[in-house]
Parts: sequence; C-alpha cells; structure tokens
Amino acid sequence: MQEPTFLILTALAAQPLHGYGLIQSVADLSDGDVRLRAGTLYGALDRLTGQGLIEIDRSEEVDGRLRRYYRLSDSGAAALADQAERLRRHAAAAETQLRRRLAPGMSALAEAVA
Amino acid sequence: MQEPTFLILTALAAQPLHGYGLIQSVADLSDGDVRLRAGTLYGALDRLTGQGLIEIDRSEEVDGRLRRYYRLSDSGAAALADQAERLRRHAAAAETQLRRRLAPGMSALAEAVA
DNA sequence: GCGCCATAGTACGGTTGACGATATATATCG
DNA sequence: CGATATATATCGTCAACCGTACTATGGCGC
Repeated sequence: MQEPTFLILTALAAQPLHGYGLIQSVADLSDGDVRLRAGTLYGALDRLTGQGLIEIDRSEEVDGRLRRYYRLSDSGAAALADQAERLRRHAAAAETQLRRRLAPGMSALAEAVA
Repeated sequence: MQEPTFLILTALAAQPLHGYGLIQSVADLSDGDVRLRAGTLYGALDRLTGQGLIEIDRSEEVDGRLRRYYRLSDSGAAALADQAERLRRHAAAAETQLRRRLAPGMSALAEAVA
C-alpha cells in the first residue's frame, strides 16, 4: 500500500468524508506534506471501493454539486491497522540501522549500555 | 519511496552488502514479510545508484562469480532518515484516527483524560 | 459585470517502480 | 546426475500515482 492510499484510509478512519474533503484532511494529517491530486484521489477511491476497504456512506446534493461520502469498512480498518503496525516496525528498523552506521564496530553489549 | 526501496536503504545503512546478501537482509529486517525478487532488486540498485543514494563499495570475485557490494551514501542516509521519520508520523496519525473511530463522540478533553 | 478563487467531480495520458518469469553460471550436497 | 544455494541480469507487464485539463456553481472584491 502506498502513501496516498494509506492517508486516504487514515482520513476516513475518524469519520466519513467526500472527495474534496479528503484532499484537505490528508493535507492536514501529513502537515501539508501530501497534497492529493484529483487523479490520484478518485482513482484510489474507485480501487478501494472495489477492494471493499471503503464504502459509499451517502450521497448529498449541495448547490447543484454531488457529494459522495465514503466511510472506512471493517476490513479497511483492519488493513489500515496492519499497515500502520508495519510502518512503525519499518521506521524502527531504519533508525536502528542508521545508529549502527554511526557506530560500526559497536558490539551488542556496548550498544545495550549506551 | 516504496517499501522495497526503503528496506534496501535500511539494510545498507549498517554495512555494505551485495545483491544476494540484500535479499536475505531485507527478509530478516522485515521478519520475513518482504522477500525481494531479483527483478525488483537489481532494478532498484541501478535506480538508486543513478540517484546517488547508494554507491558501489567494491567488487569481489568469489568462485568465478562477481560480487558487487553497495554502500549507503551520505545523501542516501539523509533520505532514509527523512523517510523513517515520515513513516513514524504516518503510523502515529493512523493509530490516532483509528482510536477516534471507536470513540466517535469523544471530545478532546475526554480523550486527554483517557 | 467580470475575474478570481474555493468547491466538487470527471477524464486521460504519461511515468515510475515493482513484479513474475526466465536465463546464465558455479559450487555443493545427496 | 539432479536438486539446491549462490549470484546477477533482462524482459514484459501492470498497478498506482501524477499532471493536466475540463465542467460547474457560488462567493468575493473591484
């Protein structure tokens, strides 16, 4: 699962959102780092719906514009929790390895003391 | 940056490795989760070398087989550290959002107390 | 009134990166 | 002699993301 997909699921975990709301929510969640493009978003929405990770919550018409709200399904929540755990482990592994880079000869014992 | 690429850089952070060694190191680092395919690995190695994130450390000939050892460059280490930080933030964001899913009406105050 | 911006969704072409399959070669083990 | 492990390389394909453009409406300032 890639970053945009992960953040879309993350945004939907708290509450149902429509497409444009997602763009802003994802920007917020990532401190402005990730700005979803329309092509990325709507493609991902279709794909995730097909995979059953998200579902259409409801549709509203506001000022002549259609708004489709999506919600995270139970299997989507499980997939997201899995992926979050995976990211945490990978980040921890990278940080451990980077510390070893700075102290190449350091033994496990010396590392434990430090 | 995607998962295989991230794990290749992670594996190289501690010490230089050659291609086949990387396949095993990445499997170890990810608890057997990620098994790099040859196609993925050598493609990524070429790409990362071109981007300057890794460098050829040395070449050895063992039993008539060539072994090319790669090492993480300084800019590769910086990129990896950046990405690790990013993954940690995303994982934390997902976990926070998933907690909100279970307690949809919970105020910030109630959340802080809990 | 007109242009600009925010909102909202749709459509499409291009690129990247990962993947599976396959090929090549040697050494070791049974 | 065949299977397995080591080791690198190439090819075609596909999923996912990206940029961009387009259609529409409503509010704001000039």
